[in-house]
Amino acid sequence: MYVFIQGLSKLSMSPYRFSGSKPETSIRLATNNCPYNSACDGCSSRHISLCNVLDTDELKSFSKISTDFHKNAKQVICSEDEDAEYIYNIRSGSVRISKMLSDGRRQITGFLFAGDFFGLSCKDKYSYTAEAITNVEICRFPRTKIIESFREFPALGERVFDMTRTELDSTHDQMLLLGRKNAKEKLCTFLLTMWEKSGRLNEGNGDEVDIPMSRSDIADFLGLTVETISRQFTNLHKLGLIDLDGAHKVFLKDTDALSALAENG
Amino acid sequence: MYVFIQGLSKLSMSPYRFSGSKPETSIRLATNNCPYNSACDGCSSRHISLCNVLDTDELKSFSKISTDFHKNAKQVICSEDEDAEYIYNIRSGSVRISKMLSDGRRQITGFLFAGDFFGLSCKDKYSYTAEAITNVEICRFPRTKIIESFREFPALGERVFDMTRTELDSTHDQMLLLGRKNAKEKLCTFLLTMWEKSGRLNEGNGDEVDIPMSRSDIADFLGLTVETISRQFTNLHKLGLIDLDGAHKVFLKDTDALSALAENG
DNA sequence: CGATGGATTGAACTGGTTCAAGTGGAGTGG
DNA sequence: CCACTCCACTTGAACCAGTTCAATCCATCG
Repeated sequence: MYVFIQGLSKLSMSPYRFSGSKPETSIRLATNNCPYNSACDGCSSRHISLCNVLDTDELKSFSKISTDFHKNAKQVICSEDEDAEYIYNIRSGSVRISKMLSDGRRQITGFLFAGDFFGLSCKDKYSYTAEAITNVEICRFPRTKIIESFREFPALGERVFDMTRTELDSTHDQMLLLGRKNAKEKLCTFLLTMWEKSGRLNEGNGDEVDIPMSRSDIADFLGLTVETISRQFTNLHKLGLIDLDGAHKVFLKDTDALSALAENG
Repeated sequence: MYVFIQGLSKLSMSPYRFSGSKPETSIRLATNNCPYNSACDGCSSRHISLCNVLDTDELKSFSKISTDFHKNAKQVICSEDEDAEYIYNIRSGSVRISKMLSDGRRQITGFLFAGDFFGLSCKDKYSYTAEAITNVEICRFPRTKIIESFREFPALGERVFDMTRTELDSTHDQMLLLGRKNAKEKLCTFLLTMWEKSGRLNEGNGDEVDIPMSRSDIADFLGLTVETISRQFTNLHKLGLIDLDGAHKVFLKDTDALSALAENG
C-alpha cells in the first residue's frame, strides 16, 4: 500500500521534504490523472494532492468523499471560529492563512500553494481564516472521514503527523523571525524561502521568483507595514541584490549575499 | 486500554485540555505512584507524566525504557542540532525552549512546566535548545521506541498527534502576538496565560501568579528587551492592575482589565 | 481616458531600544 | 553579624528603526 499525500507542511513556508520515509509510506507525486476524483482532469506533476495509492476499492471510497470547487482572488475559503467540517487541498493558486485582533490588526501565519493542505490541524473550529490570494482550485474532504481513516491506514496518519511536526518546526523559525529579526533580515529571509519553494516547484527558472501576494500580505506575514516592505525592496534593489519586474516578480541576483543578510542584516 | 499521557501541548503556553477525548483514549492524571518507573516515588496529581494505563506487561515494557535525571537551573537539557535520541517529560520545575541567531539574538518559543513533554516534534535533530529555568527533575524515553509504539497502541499516537495540533494552534497565537501586539499587550497576554496555567495547576491560589523565569527570558519570549519588560511591569503596577512581590511573584488585581489590555493596549 | 487601488516615496513622529547609572536582595566570607 | 560582591532588576535619557500620515506614481480595467 502506498499512501499518497503531500503538502500541509508548506504552511509557514517550510516545504516538507521526502527524506527518510519508509517504503510503505512513501509519497509520490501524481503524474497524470488524479485517481481520487474523476472530475479532476488537470493533474500534473505540480498538482500534488491527497491521492491515495491504495487498492482500487479503497481509492474509490476516498474519491467519493471529495468535492472540487473554485474561488476567486480575495474570496474567503474558511474562517476563524467556523465549524471545521473539511480539510482542504489546494490544486492550484495561492492561499493565505491569517488571524486577526479585534481591532483589525492581522497576522498572516502562512502562505499555501498548490499541493498544500489546511484545516487538518484544527479541533472542532478553524483557528484561522483562509483566503484566496489568486484564483484557486480547491478540493475538500470531510475531516471526520479522514481522521477516521487513520485507524484503517496507519501509514496515512503517521504521514500527516510527520507533516504536522515539520510545520511546527517551521512556525518556530517564523517566531524567531518575528521576534528577533529586523526589517531587512525579514525580507531577505522571505525572498529566499520563496526562492527555494519556486526552485522546487518549477525547476530551472533560475533566480526569478514569482511573488503572488501583495505588499500588504507580505507586511502582515513579516510583522511590518506596507511602507517598510516597499522601502526594503528598493533598498535591496539599490544594493544590487535583486531586480524588480513589477510588484510580483523578483530576480535574486546574489542569493549568497541575501542569505548572509537574512541572519545579519 | 487507557492511554495515559499529558503535557507537550503546553509548549507555547497553551495548556492542553481534556475535552472531547473518546473513552478508549481518555487521559488521566497519575494519582499516586508512578506506574512506569519504580524509581519514581514523587508522583502526585501535579506530576503528570507519560504513564500508560496499559496492562501490567505493557506497562513494564514502558517502565524499562525510561531514565530519570536531574538538572540544576541554567543547565542545558538538549540543544539545537544535537541528535534527537530522546523525548523528555518534566517531572518538576520549569524549562525554556529557544532558538538562536548566529549573533546571539534569542527567541524563546515556549516555557514548559511539570507534566510537559518536549522532543517529540523533532526529526532526527532537535530543532531547539531546552534549558532548565529552575532546578528540574526530568524523565526521558528513547524516541524511536515511543514512535514505534504508535503502531501497537494507535490511541497513543492519536493522542500525541492531537497534542501536537494543539501546540501548533498556540504557536499561531504567539505569532500574532509577536508580529502585531505592542509591549503592553504582550505583557498582559503573558501574565494572563501564566495566570490561567497556575490556576489550573494549583487551584485556589487566587490571583497570585508565580513567574519562575527571569525578565530576560520573558523579553526573549515576547520579542522585547529586559528594560521594556521592566518598564511595562511598573506601568501595570502604576495603573493599579498588578502588585509585585519581588521579581517572581505577581498579583493580578483586575484580570478583566488585563484581558482588555491584552488585545487593545 | 479617467477611475481605481496597489505600490512607492517623503517627512514627521514615536514606541521601543540602547546605553548608562543606580538599586536591592541573595549568597559568601571574614 | 556585617561587609562585600554579584547579578538581576529598575530607572533615566538619548537615539533610531520602523510607523504614521500624506502625496504621488503607475498599472489595470471598464
